[in-house]
Amino acid sequence: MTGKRRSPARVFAALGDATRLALVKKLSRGQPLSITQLTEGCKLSRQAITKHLRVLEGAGIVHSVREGRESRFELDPEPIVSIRKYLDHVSEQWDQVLGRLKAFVEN
Amino acid sequence: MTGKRRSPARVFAALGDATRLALVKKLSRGQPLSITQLTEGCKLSRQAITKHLRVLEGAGIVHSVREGRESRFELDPEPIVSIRKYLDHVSEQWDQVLGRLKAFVEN
DNA sequence: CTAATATGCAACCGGTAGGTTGCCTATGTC
DNA sequence: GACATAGGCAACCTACCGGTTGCATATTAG
Repeated sequence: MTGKRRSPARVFAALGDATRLALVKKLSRGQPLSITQLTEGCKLSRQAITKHLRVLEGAGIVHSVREGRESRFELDPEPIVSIRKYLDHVSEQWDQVLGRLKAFVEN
Repeated sequence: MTGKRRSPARVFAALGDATRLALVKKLSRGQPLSITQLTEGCKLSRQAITKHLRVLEGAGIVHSVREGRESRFELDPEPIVSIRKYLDHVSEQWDQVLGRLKAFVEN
């Protein structure tokens, strides 16, 4: 049942936190980073960061690969692309409304 | 201090709930809807829906206009467009990485 | 005026999100 | 082997979220 895992709401919720957005930003550079590397510069404890990473992982935004004694996290862009399309759909519907409104005003 | 109000995290968080996404969907048709209208068909109590609407309003996704005894809610697409751009930026960075990787593999 | 409708306000409740701390394990280094 | 480093696990705490209920207020209908 992966259906629920990556529901749009789940993905949005995962991105709905400044700390997590910062993690995504760091990882969007493409280089896999370890937990301690991701913790550096970020006031919070390593455990807190780990929890945030698990949330991102649960939404499918990120995945980890254990390498020796450290586990590297890497971005997984599919869910992000997915909700982008979701937003596109909403905006599109809205644009159609604007279009109709504009047409109405002009006639 | 409207700066914090519509921070990307705030907007994502507002969309990070199935009920709220459903409300946005209903409102994306363009027609302003009253609270009772938005509650119809939605198991939850009117008060619950009201709270969700206030969250969306806090993120700037929606605004209400009092009209007689009912308050109509309407979609406000700006924050959605804004986070769409945000996601575009992340995807773009990622695409650049893929591009570099592709180039590396091909050479 | 009275009744019905639409909403607001506030208290209350259970669950969980976010964070810390302490300790244990595994891996790498000297 | 001894030590340092990277991470996992679990308990614990506070605050907030999502939801309900009860009651008060404003508007509209008859």
